Amino acid sequence: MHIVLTAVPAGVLLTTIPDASSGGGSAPHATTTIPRAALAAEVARLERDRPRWVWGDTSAWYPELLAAGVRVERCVDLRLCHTILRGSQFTADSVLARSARGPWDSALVEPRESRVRDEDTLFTFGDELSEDVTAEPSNERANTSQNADPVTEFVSQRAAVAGAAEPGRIGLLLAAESAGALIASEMKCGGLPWHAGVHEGLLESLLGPRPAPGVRPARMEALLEQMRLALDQRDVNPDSPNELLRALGRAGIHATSTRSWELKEITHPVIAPLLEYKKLARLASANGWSWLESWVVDGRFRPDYVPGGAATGRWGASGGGALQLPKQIRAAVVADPGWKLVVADAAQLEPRILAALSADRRMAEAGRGDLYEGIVASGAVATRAEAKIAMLGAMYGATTGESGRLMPALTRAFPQAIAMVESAARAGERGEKVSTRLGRSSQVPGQAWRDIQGAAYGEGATESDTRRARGQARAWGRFTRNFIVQGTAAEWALSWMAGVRNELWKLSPGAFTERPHLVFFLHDEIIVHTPAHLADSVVKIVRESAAGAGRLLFGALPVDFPVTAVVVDNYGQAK
DNA sequence: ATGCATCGCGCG
DNA sequence: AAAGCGCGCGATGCAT
Repeated sequence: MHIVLTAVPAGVLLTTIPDASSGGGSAPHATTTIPRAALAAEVARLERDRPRWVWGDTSAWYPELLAAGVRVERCVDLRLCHTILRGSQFTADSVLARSARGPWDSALVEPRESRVRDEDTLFTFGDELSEDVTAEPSNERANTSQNADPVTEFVSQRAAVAGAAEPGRIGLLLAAESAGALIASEMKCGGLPWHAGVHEGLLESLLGPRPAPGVRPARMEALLEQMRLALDQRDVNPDSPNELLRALGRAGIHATSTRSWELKEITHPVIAPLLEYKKLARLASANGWSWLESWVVDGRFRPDYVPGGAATGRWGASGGGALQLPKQIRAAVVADPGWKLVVADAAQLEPRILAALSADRRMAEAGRGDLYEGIVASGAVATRAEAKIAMLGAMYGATTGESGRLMPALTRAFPQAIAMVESAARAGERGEKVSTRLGRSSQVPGQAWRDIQGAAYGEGATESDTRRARGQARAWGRFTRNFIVQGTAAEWALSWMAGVRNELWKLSPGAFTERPHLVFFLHDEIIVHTPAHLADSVVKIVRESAAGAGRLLFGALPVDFPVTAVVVDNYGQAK
């Protein structure tokens, strides 16, 4: 049973739609209207029948339910599902995908419209998108909720899934994406436990005492003095790349940029203090005292997680750089007294995904234990380090350097897996879409991309036109090559996390934040905050759910998805 | 003052 | 000029 929530002037309209409904979107549905203030209690009451809640946007409905202590088991997030169905090759013939852009095509799917500016922009969006974007640059999200009837949209989505090339897979993807939306709201509600005192202690030991606003921390000031001596210049501003480059030049160091990896290659007494300064400057500005004040409230870090935020289906986040927490400060993530953190990550996830996606049995075999050791044992490469670099090259499309050099050997050892990514790359170079295992498809390149390709074959095309077009085509090919792997890994991770969520809920009674619950997710890694006595059970759940996710996506295919899981008091103790 | 692009670097 | 994938954010510096 589905219950659709619609915001109406009188409050909330609840529309019940039975599962058995065979097509026919015109069949009458049972409806009731309640005041908004009564919503949480009504949802809690109806939740006993385990309906699937259908709403336009989880982030608009669910936080108020959670705040009222109401957790729901499952939902359909129409906005996220619409985005998938609209782009998927599996549902390309559906009415939903073929109709004109509407209110469900939210601003979220074209967040980088402003980047559409000049001819060498790679990641512009498809024709129909960019047209509408330029035609109506105002915020479309604002009128979305008013114009769109969720019941109509839900019926349209069900029809699209029913008529899909792979209804089982696309249905699974929609369920996983929606579960992810629930988890994103729940993670924000629960919050990542953050110990301000530990964080301040780390800052103080690395940077020195907290300085007045606008003043350099003592440790950075001392390093700057060393740099002045090494350069024999009084006036050095390491915070401006331009000025720093000029100062280095005056001292005879002719770098092309001030990137750390380039500076590391240079032998000069200024380099060591400079690199250390840059490291500390980064810490101070990105995760220093002001970060702590802005983002940690009542011992919790609560960023906004953005399901489907990346083109590949990975999550994004906004606020506090949630997905970039430097390892330097992870020790400040501390479990509450009597609680533990279970930190779990999927080992070598992306290469395993590639093995499963391509059904490459030899690569699956290599992944019985440590995948990279297995690749060494297969004879393809000599060392574990080489195996890692070679696999990265295969998934990212490296053509040069050590990675590119190892590719032929890898191709000989695992022809089926490599053929899969090569084929995705070729499709991208032709400007075609590619799809993940469950049916999330890549966007097609924008008009600027096509113009450049066209120009390379038109009359009077110069050699530079051709070279540019080829370079651009290959760049898009690297994107689509990686898309199928990264995107399928994201689907696996969603399934994993959804399984973990379901099982955690069964472990103990009580309010959401009194039970073991997910507090962090980072592409292939999760953190569960749990009462200490349940930690071992959580570890078991995390492992079993990983195996379950593998079966869900790939059936009986013999690809392992091992998880490294540790029970710790703080995040710094993991890895 | 405010907006925007660029650099650089954190994460997977 | 060419480029191994996907992100978010802060500082700087130029443009409006």
